[in-house]
Amino acid sequence: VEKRTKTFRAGPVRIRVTTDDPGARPKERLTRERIVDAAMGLMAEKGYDAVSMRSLARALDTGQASLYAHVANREELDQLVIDRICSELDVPEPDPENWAEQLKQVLRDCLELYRAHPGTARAAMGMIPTQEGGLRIAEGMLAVCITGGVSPQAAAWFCDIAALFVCAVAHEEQIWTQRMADGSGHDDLHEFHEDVDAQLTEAFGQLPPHLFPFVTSYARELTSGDGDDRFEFGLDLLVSGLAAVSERYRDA
Amino acid sequence: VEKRTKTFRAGPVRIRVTTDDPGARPKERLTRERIVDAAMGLMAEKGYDAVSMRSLARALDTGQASLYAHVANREELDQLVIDRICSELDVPEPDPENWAEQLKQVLRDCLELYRAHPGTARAAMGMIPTQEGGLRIAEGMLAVCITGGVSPQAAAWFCDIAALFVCAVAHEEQIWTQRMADGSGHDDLHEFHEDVDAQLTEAFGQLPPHLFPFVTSYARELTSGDGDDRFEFGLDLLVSGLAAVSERYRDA
DNA sequence: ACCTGAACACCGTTCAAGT
DNA sequence: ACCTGAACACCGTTCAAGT
Repeated sequence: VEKRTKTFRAGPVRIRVTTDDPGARPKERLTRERIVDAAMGLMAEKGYDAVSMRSLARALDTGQASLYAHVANREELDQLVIDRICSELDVPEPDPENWAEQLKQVLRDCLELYRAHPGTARAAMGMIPTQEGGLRIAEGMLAVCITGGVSPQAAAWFCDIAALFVCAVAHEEQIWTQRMADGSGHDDLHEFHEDVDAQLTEAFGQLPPHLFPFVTSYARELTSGDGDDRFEFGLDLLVSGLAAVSERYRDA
Repeated sequence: VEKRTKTFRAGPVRIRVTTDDPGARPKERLTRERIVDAAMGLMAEKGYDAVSMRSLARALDTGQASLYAHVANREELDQLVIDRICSELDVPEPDPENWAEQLKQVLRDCLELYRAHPGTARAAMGMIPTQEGGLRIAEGMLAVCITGGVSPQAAAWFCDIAALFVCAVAHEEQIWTQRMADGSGHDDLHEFHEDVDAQLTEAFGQLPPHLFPFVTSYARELTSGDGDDRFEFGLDLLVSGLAAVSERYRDA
């Protein structure tokens, strides 16, 4: 049986009442785990902007100040969330014959992860992976590159850029999802994008051709492809680029 | 001679006083131009976070609501700022023999632009260039690619990814600058980064080697290089990648 | 037509006080 | 040791009212 104490106030006077409330289960203690769980729940439901120290406290039925006993600040909270989702990703056993495809697959899995947890990409932007989850992925990608014969310096810098790329793509996608959610009437991201692309193609086509000869001529190419087509192009670009430049950075 | 009217209030009572104030020059009318100027000034001085509709109104000596007569919202303000800095960039006359180097130079110039206007990279993140300034750059890059022989579809998608890359690099740099400004004691970004890199190398080196064999072995590579080294690597990677994949997207 | 004050519904963070 | 209410110093946006 839990005791529940309520304090009322009237001017300088405080009235304190303690009630036995047998229906109320004792509140679960706050932990980092529970805080991160709640943050991910809120993000998944209503996007990054719906998560604040206040909304989080509300969701956990506590005061906002209580959160600060477990996380230093908003930035640390974001780090914990990112680390959590990173730990969900499986890194492959390196196969030297197949490094390029393995690399692509890890990056595809990363994008899936961001997609599975809407709002997280925004939190990950500009974050350096120093937590265990992020390091595991870096370790996996480095292993695939280096056992595949890529020069260490190229491999190291590649991991950075590739992570940036995936995060940025996921972020843009989540911006579009958000934009669709508030306004637009659509409820399917694919359809919505096709609509916007059609309008963009139209708009580009109507620019003055003497000022924008290439944009007007290639309006279709500029707007073509859904997120996956563009992402696959990016993977192809990055991995082919890595193969091409690797040796130039062998002793940098 | 300007008339200045002041309203005082005491409960439901309003007292209005009009004074002739010959010292006061008539307030300049608010325009989009002036608003964008002020926003860029604030960003340059104190970073992206220092710019709010309120601080902006304060800087322009007006009320925050007045801004909304000229810009729809915060998002439009950011777009105007980005468009302004884009218009500062010179795009080259395409030289088909030299497309790869020309492309790199445009991207270097973009980074310089973001650097010259601290805080802007953050505003540009996740923005689709539909304004004139951004379109001019897209046009220039498309022209260099296509006259250089790159397939149109590869060229179009490349512009997207390259812009993303530059913006992300600039954004990360500005995060570090900010982080240095509030705390850390340093006042030179180079020195500060060297310090952080030294600590990171140390930290990576001390991870359990059986869990992180590659990260521990290549700790130096992971943290080596300043912003410019890494950026040049990225340019090399992207442009070499484009040369490699271009033909695969000739009829996509 | 343009500008303004005041309000509305929010932020992140701190701190003295409580249990 | 952990939790809480209340406060501090902010946000973006709207709107009736003023000139």
